[in-house]
Amino acid sequence: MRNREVAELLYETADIMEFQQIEWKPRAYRRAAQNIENFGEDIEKVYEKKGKKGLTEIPGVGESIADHIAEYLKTGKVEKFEGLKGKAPSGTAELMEIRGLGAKKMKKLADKLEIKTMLDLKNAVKSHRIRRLSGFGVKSEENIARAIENYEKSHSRIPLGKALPLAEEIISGLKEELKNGTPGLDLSRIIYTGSLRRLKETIGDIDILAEAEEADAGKIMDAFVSLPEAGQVVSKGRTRSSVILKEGFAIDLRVVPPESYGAALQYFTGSKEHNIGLRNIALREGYKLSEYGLYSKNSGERIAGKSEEEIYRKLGLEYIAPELRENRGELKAAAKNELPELVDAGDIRGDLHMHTDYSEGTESLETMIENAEAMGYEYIAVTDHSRSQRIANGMDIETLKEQWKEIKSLSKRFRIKVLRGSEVEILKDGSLDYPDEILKELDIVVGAVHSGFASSEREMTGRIITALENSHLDILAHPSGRLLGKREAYAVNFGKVFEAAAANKKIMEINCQPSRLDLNDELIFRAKNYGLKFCISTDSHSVSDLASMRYGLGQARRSWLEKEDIVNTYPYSRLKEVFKKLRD
DNA sequence: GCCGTTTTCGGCCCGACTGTTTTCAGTCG
Repeated sequence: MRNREVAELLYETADIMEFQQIEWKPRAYRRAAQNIENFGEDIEKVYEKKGKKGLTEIPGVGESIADHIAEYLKTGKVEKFEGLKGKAPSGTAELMEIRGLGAKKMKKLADKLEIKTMLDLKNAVKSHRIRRLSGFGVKSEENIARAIENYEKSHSRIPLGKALPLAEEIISGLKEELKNGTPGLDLSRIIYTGSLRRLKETIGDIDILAEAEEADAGKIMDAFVSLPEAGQVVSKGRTRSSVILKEGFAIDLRVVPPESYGAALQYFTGSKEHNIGLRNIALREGYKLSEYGLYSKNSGERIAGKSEEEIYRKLGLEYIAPELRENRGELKAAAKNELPELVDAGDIRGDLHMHTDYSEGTESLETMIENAEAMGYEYIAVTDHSRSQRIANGMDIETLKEQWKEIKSLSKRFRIKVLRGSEVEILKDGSLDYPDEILKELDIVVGAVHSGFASSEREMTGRIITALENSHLDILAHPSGRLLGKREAYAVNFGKVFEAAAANKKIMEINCQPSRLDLNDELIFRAKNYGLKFCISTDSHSVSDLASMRYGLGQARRSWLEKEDIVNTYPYSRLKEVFKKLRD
């Protein structure tokens, strides 16, 4: 999949064009890049199959950009871009990442101080050459110095599993602070927005929105900048403040009056592309939409703004859940009342992948069962590692049989159904890590790859397909093997894997571990097109992990999945039909 | 450079914050 690579090239080209003060083109290039990044199919395959015409079917890609992409896919470079590169400093793309530096300032720094790279910029700061430049001052120079520091500390994104608890902590701290001293403030209307509310797998920075009358806004801002977690205060105003947390993450807080709360929530939740689409619809309908409300274009009269629901309704659209707001067709679907009925936390009836201290989990079988039952689940599958996973204390056949005995005896004391499962290693040749007579005794076999990540695409694809053709395997666990920010997905042909899975009626796992989220939203979307069903599983190694169901659920919702697509929303009686070997 | 039940040409989201150029440009989201 080279979408990310092609998008990166277009982003970089946009930066260079912007540096040259070229108008509009950078916007067009960025839009194309964004859409390619979010495009479900492999752009290289699209080009192979349908040629240039296939490329121009991607929104934002026209004749000219399609030609450039084709040239890039064929030759590895674009002649025109090579020429452009010479017209901007070599470090332009990286330097534009520095907060507060845009094209205009960059140009001045390059022209007057010959700053071409991050190192040049650092040196210029150190020798105080920037403060002497017209248009800059001591403060600008200091801000650039800090921005460089922040860039180097945390330009990588925050995983959802870290950002979400962090935002919840900040918000509850804020509420605690405000509870005393500001009566009349509606504390339920402090909420995280942005990519976090859309539950993207990683978050750039955390955005928080609060509702307050003007008189109370100052108090919220004061409470915010004095939170114990806050490190450096980047800016503080009446409606917006920005701090950098001690651990390096940026958090923005905005305060809006009640009549604008819905409009602001909509606006700051984004995505940017969704909002642009929505604003265009508003314009077409004779309205003007901003973060303050929906207004009539002619009279300027306010039409809506208190709630998001109201805004979407007035624009003739169904309410669009935050996870869908990526401009991937949700606006058109909403106009036709064809949005999916997204799977919801309340639909989940069980968890089909977890570990105990029989292998690498930290809790006993009994504790896991107890806690799963307390969560209201109808069933769980206990899936400790198979024997070849020595590093994870994989179980030999005897230990596995002991576990079955314990499950049987514990089952008498609990209401919840406990299924005998195993996370079985898919070996190098595609065979499974227990003999057939053991596999057929298991209620659920979760197959997984934990070795040989460097295999060729052909080898890995063959290995996984062989496993999918094995009648004993039920679920393919973390199908891509990626670890967020650490390890790329292994080389595998997902088209072929999904095809084989569909032919053999296998279930694709959506693994909830924050470092995995695997399948990711794009692959889920693709897999669904093959008619596949999914399970959302926590792969818990401890009791607290059981709560990470929400991260996988978020990815499922981002991929438009409905209850019906996900087998662990089925009642036990129906689950039995899916996993035929299940007995009572 | 892209796009079109307003348009094949003429638009392209728009308002807050910061710092500096003492009235506004640049940047961000």
